[in-house]
Amino acid sequence: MDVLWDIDGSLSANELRDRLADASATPAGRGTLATTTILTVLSRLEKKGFVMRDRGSRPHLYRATTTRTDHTADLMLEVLGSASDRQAALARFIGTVSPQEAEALRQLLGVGSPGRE
Amino acid sequence: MDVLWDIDGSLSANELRDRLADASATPAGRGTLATTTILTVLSRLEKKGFVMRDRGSRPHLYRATTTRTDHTADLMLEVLGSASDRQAALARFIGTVSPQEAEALRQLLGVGSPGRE
DNA sequence: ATTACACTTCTACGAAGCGTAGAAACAACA
DNA sequence: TGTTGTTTCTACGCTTCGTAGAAGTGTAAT
Repeated sequence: MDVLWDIDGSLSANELRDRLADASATPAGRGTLATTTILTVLSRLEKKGFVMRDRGSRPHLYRATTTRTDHTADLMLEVLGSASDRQAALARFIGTVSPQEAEALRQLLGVGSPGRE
Repeated sequence: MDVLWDIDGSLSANELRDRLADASATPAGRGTLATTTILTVLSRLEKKGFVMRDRGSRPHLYRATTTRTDHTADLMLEVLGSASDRQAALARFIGTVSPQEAEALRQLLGVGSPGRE
């Protein structure tokens, strides 16, 4: 569902529909979704704050409120927040990621204050 | 729902019911749940692999398959797995945790191979 | 202004999952 | 064998998701 939001800027329901059609064309092409379907989903996502819409332009323009990456990070944070012992959970977590990733983390943390980007 | 699994060993449906009664007594005491309710939930959790049950003993004994901590870590992993760019998501993530936690992570990673516990 | 058409909102339906629990099946002990 | 504790089956209401038709609304061309 959100798989759509990896794209960048804002686009209209129809543009989105087309992109989706493209995307799902390669695998099993589940027959283009109706535009209204897109709109409905978009509205629901908007209600949940995952999407912002510009009601100004004629075909309303939709845009993800966060990048997928940010969203992922947010989600992880949220999950972590539900832990009884954050520290322990974190420990477990980093104990599970691949060595390469651990290395990457080490570097990220080494830098000190990891700014934006 | 899983809030129950922070306890340790295995226990029967009724024991669990009682513990829950206790737990929710303090706040708003939503009136003890029926034993069957517990059983149902337990079964569903078992089906999803979150719980193991010992059918041998008379009152079946239930036990969480993972600790809450592990579960949290698993969840985070899962979320991370859904990222388009794991590395980026990780970066964002560690950029968001509190400084203390970052420090903790640094130490964990410094140690090298974080064994069990 | 009128009309046609694109776009949006409203409403809806089926599937799935959750919380809850009653009724019935079952097992074990007295 | 009856009684009681346990477990399974079945079910109902609620919410979310995926999907979309029907109807409303705004815009633009005529």
